[in-house]
Formats: sequence, C-alpha cells, structure tokens
Amino acid sequence: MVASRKEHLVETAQRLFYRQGFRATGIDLVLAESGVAKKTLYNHFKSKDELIIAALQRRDEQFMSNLRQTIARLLSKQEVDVKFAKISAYFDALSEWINSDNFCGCMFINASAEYPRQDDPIHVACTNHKKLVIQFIEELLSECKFENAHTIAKQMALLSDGAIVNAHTTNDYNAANEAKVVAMRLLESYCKESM
Amino acid sequence: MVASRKEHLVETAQRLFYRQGFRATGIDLVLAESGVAKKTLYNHFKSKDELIIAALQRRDEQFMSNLRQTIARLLSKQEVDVKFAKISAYFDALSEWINSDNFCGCMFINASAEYPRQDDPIHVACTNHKKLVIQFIEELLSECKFENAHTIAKQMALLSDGAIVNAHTTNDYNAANEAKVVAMRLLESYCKESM
DNA sequence: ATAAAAGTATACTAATCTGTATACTTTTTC
DNA sequence: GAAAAAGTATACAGATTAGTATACTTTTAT
Repeated sequence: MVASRKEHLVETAQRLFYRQGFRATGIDLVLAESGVAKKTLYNHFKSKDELIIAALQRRDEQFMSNLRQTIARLLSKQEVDVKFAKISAYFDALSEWINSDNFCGCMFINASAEYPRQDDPIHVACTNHKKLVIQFIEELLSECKFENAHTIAKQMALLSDGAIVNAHTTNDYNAANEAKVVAMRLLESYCKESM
Repeated sequence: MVASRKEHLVETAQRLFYRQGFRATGIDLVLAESGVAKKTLYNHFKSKDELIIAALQRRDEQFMSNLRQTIARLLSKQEVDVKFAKISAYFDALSEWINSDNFCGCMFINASAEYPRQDDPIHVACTNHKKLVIQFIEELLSECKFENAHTIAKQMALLSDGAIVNAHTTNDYNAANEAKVVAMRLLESYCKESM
C-alpha cells in the first residue's frame, strides 16, 4: 500500500519547511510539490500552523530514529576500548548529519526563531523535542554511572546545540568535532573527580 | 539634535525584527511604530532586505558595546583572585542578558534560520557577527596565555551559543550558568595539562 | 453494486505584502 | 529669502498569502 496522502503531504511539508523556513514556504508550494489538492490539506488540518506541528512531529520521530540507527552503526564499528563509547558515537552521528548535504540547522531551533512566543503551540513542540533529546543523552550516559547524569546531559546538549548552530551560521562544519573534544574532556574530568 | 529619522527607523526595525521575527514583521508596522513615512524608508534603503541588514549591523554594534560595558562593570565588582576573570565575566554578562525581559534568543541565529542560504547577504551578516564574537572571546582569553587561544575561543563560543539557544527553546534560563560551569572546568583542565 | 468518503481541480475571497507614485509640507543650505 | 533636499500622507499596483466554495472524480466500505 502506498503511503497515505496525508503522510505524503506532511513529508513534503517537513522537507520544504526545513529547507526554506516556515513563513517563507507557502501552502501552495507544498501542495504543488506534493501533488495534493488544497481541500485534502484542509480536510486533515485546520490551518497551516497545524500542518507545521505535524511536520515537526514527523521530524522529531525521524530524527530520533535516525540518531539511534546511526549511533548503533557507529558503535558496531568502534574498537572495544573506547571510553564513553555511546556519547562519543552521539557526537560522531551529529558530525555526520552536520556534514550531510541536506543539513540546514536544527529544524526546532529554526522554528523557535520564527515562532518566539513561548505559549505558541509550535514553540511548545520545539521545547518538547529539545527535552526529549536531553533525556536521550541521559540514557546514553547511563552506563557511565554519573551521579548527576541529568545535569551532565544538559551540558552535553549545550555543546550539541552550540555545534549545530555554529555550523549553520558560520559554515564551520568542524563544529561537531570540536564539541566532541570538549565533551570527552569534560566527562574525563568528571571521572577523575569522583575518584 | 534629535536622532535622525534614519536612525530612529533602524532602531524600531531592529526591535520589531528581534521580537517578532523578520518575515513576520511587515514594513508597514515598522513605519507605523516609528512614525516614519514609507517614502523616507525607500529613500534610505532599496528594499526590506537592506533595512534588515542595517538593523543587524546596529544590533551588532549595540550588542558588542553592551557586552563590553557589562563585562567591565562585573569585573570591577569581582574579587581580585578570580581565575579567568574576564571570560568568567563574559558568561555572567550572558546570563544577565538571557534573564532580561527582552531576551528573545540571538538575533543573528534567528536571522540565519529565516534566511538559510549561505550566499544571502543577511546570512553573511550573521556569519560575520559570529566570527566577531569568537574574536572577542579570544581577546578575553589573551591574558591566560593559551597556545591555541583561537581553538579555545571557538569552544567557548559553542557553549555560549548553546546556552542562548537552549534558553530560548526550552525556557531554561539557567543555561548560561551551566555553560559557565563547563567553560571554567574546561579552562582549568587546559591549565593543568600545560604544566 | 451502491452509497459514503475522500480526493482533484479550479476559481474565488479577503487580507496582506513589498514597493511605487503623487501632491503637499517641512527642513536645510547656500 | 529662495532653491533644494528631505519629509509626510495617501493612494495605488501587483503579487502573494491563507483559507473557502463548488463541481466533478476516484476510492473505499458495506
């Protein structure tokens, strides 16, 4: 069975919103690119904002899924004695993404910029995604047995977001490697401390 | 003498673009808020994009000026034995900004999100600002006599941008303090290494 | 098979957007 | 003081926007 019209529509919307921005991308372009009729869109969504939220949800799912897969692949290639193997693989996965052709910053950071009001449902969706990522990093850290894993996870997220933003604004695609170096050094220092 | 119409116009544009976004803010609103006629705008600027660039330039100047002043004020209050005093004050200044009422993320990161094409003059203006900030951080580090000051400055910038973005998207206004903790620990580790 | 649901295609509304044009007024400059 | 420059106010052009309406076709489900 072919993917539903709705799914195809959201996929197209996600791609265009990510590449061109949300306000810069009109409904008509999404419809033309997806080959879907306008009535179908408004049959599934009440407004453009709802389509944006659906696109962000899809992005969240695909991003997290991709992240898990890439980390798993990198881990399977790693030598056995890599320290902080999982979090190391996380930053390598980040680097792969940043250096990929379709990298255009973080879609959720971008959306937060265009919809800055904290009570805007679009902004809320971004907040939720970022919290999920922090939680995910915390899981990657779990095997390291840190006492304050949540705090460290937030610090890793700082480096991660910093790398994404820096790569996008300054076109410095080495940012993720830099972030990894800092992250590893930081974790190392936390280890020494607790001994 | 009262500030010129042009200056007043750019100041209003800067404020509105920062708070509401660039595409979301129409020319007419900027004119209404500033009380300037449309012809005056197009007498000074060829297009909205040029006004945006002027607003970003003004923002850059004011931001850097504010940063220097705030750091100077914080340094004058610091105890004499604070290590990495200047860079420490930098992160404190960052925290003050993030916790101020009118904080709405980084205007240049926001602009990069709305104008993602690397060759877009607006995007270029953002790239330049970020490079200036890194250079500024490098100056703050100069008294520390690090060999690879530029690399460390970029790492500080990662933390700085990460804090700004995290504060804006997740409403976690403690991000700057977290970034400071990480930065100080990192610098400490670089010191120990070179001994 | 037939009825209901969902999709297409197109035209339309009403608002909004950037940018231009015109006629008039104020300010500046020489 | 008079000419030139810069400003205001308003109307307008032309394009684009989100969203609705209508008539027709295809798909799905019973």
